[in-house]
Amino acid sequence: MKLEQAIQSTRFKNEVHKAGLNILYTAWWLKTVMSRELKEFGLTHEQYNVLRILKGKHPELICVKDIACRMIEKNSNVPRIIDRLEIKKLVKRATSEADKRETVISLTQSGIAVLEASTQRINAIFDEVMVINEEEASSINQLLEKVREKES
Amino acid sequence: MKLEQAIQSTRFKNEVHKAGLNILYTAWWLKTVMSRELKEFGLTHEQYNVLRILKGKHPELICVKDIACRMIEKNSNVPRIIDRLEIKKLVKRATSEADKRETVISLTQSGIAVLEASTQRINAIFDEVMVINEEEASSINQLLEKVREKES
DNA sequence: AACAAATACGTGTATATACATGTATTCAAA
DNA sequence: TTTGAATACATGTATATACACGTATTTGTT
Repeated sequence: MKLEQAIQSTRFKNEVHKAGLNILYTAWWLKTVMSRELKEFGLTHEQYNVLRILKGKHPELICVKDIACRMIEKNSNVPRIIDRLEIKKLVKRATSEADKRETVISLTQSGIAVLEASTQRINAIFDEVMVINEEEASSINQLLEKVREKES
Repeated sequence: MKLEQAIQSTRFKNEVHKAGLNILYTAWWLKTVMSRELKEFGLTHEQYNVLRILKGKHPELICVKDIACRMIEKNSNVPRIIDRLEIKKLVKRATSEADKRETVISLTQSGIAVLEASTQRINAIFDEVMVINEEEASSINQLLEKVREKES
């Protein structure tokens, strides 16, 4: 769907302004698609993200701050997301021996199973809805990295 | 900043998968930049969005559902966002005469003033941080609309 | 060794997101 | 005309976002 239809507006200051809105809208759209699939696994978007990060290092242990700095949305309240995952017995908390300030997190067997099933589903839905080829994706990656060049 | 540094990961399934994450990360980055500026005006990202939509129709009245369908994030709880704006006396609520189910919203003088000042700031920060030219922005717009082609 | 600063995490608050439900009003079919 | 469905909005709940602050631990400086 064209952005104009999606947000019922045709008045954009210029193409750059429109690109900003397009990025925000596309991200919302993508999150919505993913969340709908993850719901079947009882996971939210952010809970899934934390599980993925844990998997990346598994069976190595990883502490809360290392999870936080890998999150897509940097202001995520990781301790609270881990609270939910712990209740569902998908992860385990332990105090680090090396540095008692750190809480190290590990995946449970159940966590591994849920992650594997949901990842399969997420990969499938990505292939299904993102109808672009590798070159187009590559262009997007280059352009978005240029957008963020100025850092903040 | 490269996505790899931003989320400390180098393992992407393919360019399409990476593009998905890049879109999500760039949207977060853009929202963060905007929110930081809006904070000086006591506004959140979504409150600003509602004010902009009201301005687009001003001095015409607009009802809650028409605001909702123009929002970038479609699941926004518009009545609640309007609650906050009403407390700050930036908007006014009234029941529609034509259809008493509808609540029509209008900007106050104070709302108009805050919106104008904040819009100036937002436009300036857009120009400042989004260092791409019109052609590059146009490419992004085309590519993102292709990404969303499949609808859902 | 003692103490100040930094770090890591948990917790609290306000707002937003996502979704379900309740209530009043309008519309449409019998 | 009456009644059931649809619509518009408000409200409630769980989770997330954004940010501030408190506590425990570690580090660095004197």
